[in-house]
Amino acid sequence: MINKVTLVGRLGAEPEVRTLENGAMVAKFGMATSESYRDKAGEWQEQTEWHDVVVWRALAERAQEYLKKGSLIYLEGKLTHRKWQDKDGNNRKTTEVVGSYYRVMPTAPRSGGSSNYMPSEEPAATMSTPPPKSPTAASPANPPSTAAPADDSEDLPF
Amino acid sequence: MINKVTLVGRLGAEPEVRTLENGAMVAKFGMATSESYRDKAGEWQEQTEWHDVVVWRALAERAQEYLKKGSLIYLEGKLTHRKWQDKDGNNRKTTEVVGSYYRVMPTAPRSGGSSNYMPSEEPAATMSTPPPKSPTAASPANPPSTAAPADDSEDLPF
Amino acid sequence: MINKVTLVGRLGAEPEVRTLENGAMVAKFGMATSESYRDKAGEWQEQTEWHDVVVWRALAERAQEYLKKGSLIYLEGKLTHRKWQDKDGNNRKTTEVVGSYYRVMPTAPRSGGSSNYMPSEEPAATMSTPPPKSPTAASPANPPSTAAPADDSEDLPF
Amino acid sequence: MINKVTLVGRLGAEPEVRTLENGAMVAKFGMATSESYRDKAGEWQEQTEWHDVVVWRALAERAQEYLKKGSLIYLEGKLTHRKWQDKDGNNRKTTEVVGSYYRVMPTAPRSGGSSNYMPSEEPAATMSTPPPKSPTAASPANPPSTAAPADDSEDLPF
DNA sequence: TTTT
DNA sequence: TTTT
Repeated sequence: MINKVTLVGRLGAEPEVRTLENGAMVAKFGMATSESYRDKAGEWQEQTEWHDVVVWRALAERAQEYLKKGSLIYLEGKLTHRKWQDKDGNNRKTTEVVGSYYRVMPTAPRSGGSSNYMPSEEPAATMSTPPPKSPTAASPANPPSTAAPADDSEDLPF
Repeated sequence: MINKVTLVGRLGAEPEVRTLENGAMVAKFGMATSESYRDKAGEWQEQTEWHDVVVWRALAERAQEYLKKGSLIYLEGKLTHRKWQDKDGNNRKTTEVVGSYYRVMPTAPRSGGSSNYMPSEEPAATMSTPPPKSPTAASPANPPSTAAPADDSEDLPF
Repeated sequence: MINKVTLVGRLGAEPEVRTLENGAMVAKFGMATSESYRDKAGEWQEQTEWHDVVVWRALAERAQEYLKKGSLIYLEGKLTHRKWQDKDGNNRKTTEVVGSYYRVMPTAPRSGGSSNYMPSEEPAATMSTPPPKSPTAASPANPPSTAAPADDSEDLPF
Repeated sequence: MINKVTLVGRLGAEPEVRTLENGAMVAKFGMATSESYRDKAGEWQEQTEWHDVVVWRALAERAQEYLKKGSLIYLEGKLTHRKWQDKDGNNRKTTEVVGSYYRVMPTAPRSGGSSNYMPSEEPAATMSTPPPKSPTAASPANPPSTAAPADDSEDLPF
């Protein structure tokens, strides 16, 4: 069975990075993908989807270092859903894309000015070793297994 | 920007098909993708994700005809999120994969017995013409534009 | 069955555009994807693959207009192979990626200078109607295609 | 940059497995993907593409064990091209899909008979550690890869 | 919440 | 809620 998500979009804010008690690092960020279409009136409209993304370990470390608000990235991951209850006892559902690979795309800086363009010296982040499945409490958790692809990238001219 | 989901998994039930007032047909179904992994104790565990899938128009018509409970399908689509309020005024969020293409995989029937195996005579369903954007009421809606690829498949021996 | 290729890379030159006798427009271009890796000596090496890409009809028209030498694009297509004989009667094989969708990425211009940055006003090009499979002579022919992949995971709570 | 191929198709024959002098195991096999389309006369035609696939190391070992002639598999990899000269000094080009992940799909056996259905106990094969890029002779060499696609849409309420 |  |  296959469960794969591929996104090319921008971060809405800096990644939120945390280190769990077990030492595992996690980074979360919102990522926007937009598409344009013409409405019935022939006007161009833009539709934006905001995706919650989570990356672990090495990917999280790199996220902290390389991902910024506004960064345009290529991301692969899987679609996960968790159920939980809020303090009022309501059933809630959270959907997250658990990233297994991402790549910063060369961004077009606003002309002039010192580009904060981050040349992807970082030869792409991939998750090869899945984090340990912590069967412990509070864990809405979710695991690995099917494993993934690899690949990567770069940028500059010719 | 790219927003793509690829799943290979099974339907949990028959698709629910409806025809809207404007004549557009919609089909919804839950789709499971599972992956196995070894837990710390070395035991095999299975983790299943249930995805809400929606397909429109021609894809919906074909879903009604070809997709069954238990069908193994390959599906491509995009990830969409809608916000709404329940009757208690709570903010809710729904995530759906809006399918743009799917393909029934040849399924392994339980040995013996007349297989309800549906040989994919159906040369794959693709959505080429996006449904009209109805900006009207009640519409948690969501639109087209970036459009997609097409392709397909078959099964038989060699 | 699924046959899908996804590339993010740069054009090595302007697309070569032609119009066949039947009026169909075709565009061809080479596209490079590079990846970096460390060799045994620990040195960073870059490995570049050059892919022959072909797009038809509306995609070809748009290619002529929007794709330039050096353009960074996201491309989806399918992998096709053709056999033919050169004038010496040798059997030759040509592999091409027949594009069904592409998207120009905002490119990072070399700092300074007037950016030849082509703001993707072009809301993406897709091929909905595949060109007719012309089994005849000289025909670079071919139809459509689709699909994608797997990945993996992580675990803990939040 | 992204270079990703995704195929769902069947093996034309048993994989050819070899072990190189350096101990690395390689498996090669042809994989067919077919698609149906209507020709101008309205007749259904089937177009089959045969892809050369190579997998390394653990993937090769698993190929030897699990992949059979006729196996239906989901495969991810990257597209590579090599140039070489035949004994007549002609320049030749070989294109191969270097697999980084594959998954055997449950196959529909011809009814009756003991199904050679191979229940994917095999929790999928992935290549995390790419084989060393051996720029040397005889080396069908190469590393890993990734990525995927776009799609589209629908609209109305529910 | 990004970006053009 | 599927499936093995």
